Amino acid sequence: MTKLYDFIKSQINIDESELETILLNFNERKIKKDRFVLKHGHFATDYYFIKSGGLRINFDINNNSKTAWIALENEFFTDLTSIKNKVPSRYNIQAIEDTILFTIKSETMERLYKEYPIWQQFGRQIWENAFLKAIDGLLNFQNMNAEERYLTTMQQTELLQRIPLKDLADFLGITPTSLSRLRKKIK
Amino acid sequence: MTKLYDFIKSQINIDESELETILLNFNERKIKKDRFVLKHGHFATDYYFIKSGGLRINFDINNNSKTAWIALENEFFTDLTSIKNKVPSRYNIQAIEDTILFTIKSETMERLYKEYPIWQQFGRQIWENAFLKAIDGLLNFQNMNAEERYLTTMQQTELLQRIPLKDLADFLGITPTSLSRLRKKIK
DNA sequence: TTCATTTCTTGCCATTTGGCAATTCCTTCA
DNA sequence: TGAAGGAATTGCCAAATGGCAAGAAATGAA
Repeated sequence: MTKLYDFIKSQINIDESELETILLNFNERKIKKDRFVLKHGHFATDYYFIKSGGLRINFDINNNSKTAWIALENEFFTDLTSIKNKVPSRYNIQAIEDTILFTIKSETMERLYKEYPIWQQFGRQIWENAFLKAIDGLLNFQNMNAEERYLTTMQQTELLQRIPLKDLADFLGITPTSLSRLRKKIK
Repeated sequence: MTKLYDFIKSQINIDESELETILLNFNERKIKKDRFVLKHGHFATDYYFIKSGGLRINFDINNNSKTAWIALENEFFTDLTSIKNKVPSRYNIQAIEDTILFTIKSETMERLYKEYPIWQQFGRQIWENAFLKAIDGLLNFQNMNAEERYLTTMQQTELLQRIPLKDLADFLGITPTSLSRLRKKIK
């Protein structure tokens, strides 16, 4: 769990012993490429920390499934809406390659939040950061065209270069056809 | 401060006395329509709770100012990037009408977070909710065209109907010209 | 109320993005 | 290793959105 350990340490100043105790509440889960972590219509029950690999978060909209988001190595992820509002998830969450997660039940998270104020701080910071990332994405959509969004996204992480172009197209909010033309034009 | 009081109560289960103490750290600030709350290039120092009125968050991009977001009555708002990273703000924040804020210094927030675990929980929930809202906006951009975004936005709050169309256009990520045509077509 | 300024609308045309179908290219798995 | 199915590209054309400029409408200050 070194990766998770380091990640938490990078976010908060926590006692070694407390951290050890908290880590005991995580479980490792391995997912083969293309297998589902969560299926649309089911209830999200866990938070995931991605040790390696990545997740594709797909969104069902008028009969087809679009990639809404990609979560990668060293990130926390879950369907927070499903957990908070106890509603079935709108998402299909799927491994984009062989992936290792550290998972923790949402009730356990809640308990740890109460038990360890520093963990509550950790939670706050995680969501603050998630918010900033989402706003960044939003501003990109508001102020850039597809080509600019593509170039910006490409810079951000090399893993994005490994996902199928059709998923990337969804992520960018354009059709695979358009993305293909974009790439041709740029090259 | 009834509004703020009620808002906090709606988010967390807090002792009356603690809440009273916490509220003492907020200050009331009145802003006339069109006056600035924060100017681009300055450092954000406060969190705002909007008692009445609303804020336009503008973003300077290649020499003109675009409305990135609108924050309304009963919402918390600040430039979190500026506060967290201690960098000058990229935003101009301006009152869209006569507005009353309850403000609190970011250092005070930090102190209260540490002092009152329940307040840390409040902070976490605020940002969880902000995240969910941002993601919702993001999905709209990914999966809807301008017309659909317009219709969706119009449903959400009647106050949005009170902002100038050019700001609304920015918010929707289109030009005022296009918005005007959209509206004509729909009517 | 009037004038000046800003916002909004509209016409004309350009650019961006999409839809569909045919073809090619890759994967994968038997 | 080769056949099958999905992914990516491309051509042709359509729809959505933008740019610019002119005029109409709304707003605000004196």
